[in-house]
Amino acid sequence: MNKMIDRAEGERVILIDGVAMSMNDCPVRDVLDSVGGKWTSLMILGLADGPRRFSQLRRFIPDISQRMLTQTLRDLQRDGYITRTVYPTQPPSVEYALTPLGQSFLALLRSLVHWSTENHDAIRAARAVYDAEQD
Amino acid sequence: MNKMIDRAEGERVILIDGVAMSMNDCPVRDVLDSVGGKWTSLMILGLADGPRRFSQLRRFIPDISQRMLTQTLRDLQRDGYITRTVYPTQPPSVEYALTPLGQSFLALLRSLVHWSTENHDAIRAARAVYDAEQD
DNA sequence: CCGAATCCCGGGGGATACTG
DNA sequence: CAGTATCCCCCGGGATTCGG
Repeated sequence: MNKMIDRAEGERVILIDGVAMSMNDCPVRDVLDSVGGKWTSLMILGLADGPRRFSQLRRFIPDISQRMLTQTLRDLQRDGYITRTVYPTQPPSVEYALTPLGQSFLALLRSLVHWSTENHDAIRAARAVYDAEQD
Repeated sequence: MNKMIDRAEGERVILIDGVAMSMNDCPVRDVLDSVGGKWTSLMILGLADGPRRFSQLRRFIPDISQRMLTQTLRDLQRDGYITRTVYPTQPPSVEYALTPLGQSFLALLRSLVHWSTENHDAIRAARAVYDAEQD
């Protein structure tokens, strides 16, 4: 049951299944900002099988630029999804791995991947119908 | 088990849990583009309890602009998540409702909402630690 | 090998005003 | 009531170059 209520001074809250969701400080917003990024989800999937090095991830996602690879990893690290370990070899190597939080999120991501492949045809079909109606 | 393979002419494919995911025509990308929008998820949640009219949705999400409300609804309609029904009354009223596809997606969204509230504290904590380390 | 710094562009999205 | 139509701004993200 969803509902919109007003609490204190101008603080707006939406109730979703009984859970209060502030507009200013929304948990879902945080997660959506992560999952919504262009590369974040793919990055987590790339770490699904275990720790990977920078260059390995780069080969795994050939279309990503170095800049976005670094930034995406930083963002995920900041939010606690992955760890970053530096090995002082020569040349240096850096290893990224999922945290328990990241692995937990991976499960969610897997169900999203599954749903997407499952319903992709329906979406494409609906899109075709809609575009055809637009004369 | 994830793996990157090359198929025909320059077509790159990533295998995720045995499912081939093209970079050019990725099912997950379509869904992520929807779920990643600033208002789409909230909109679907706003229709969770049944059909709603334009102005009802507007009151439900006070922070959204008319422009984005319209556009978000159009996008969701185009991808087959919701339907749009016009009643020729005076003044006209328009009703939006989830399709079976939309309801199916709602289930996924609910688990995402649940996960977010469940792990919000962990994310915030990780973020605080990371920011503190950055001297 | 693993980045940081800089430059730059497109488009998502806000504010406002107007219509049937 | 349920939308269009403009204008404008910000920033996500690409390309490129330089450094430890």
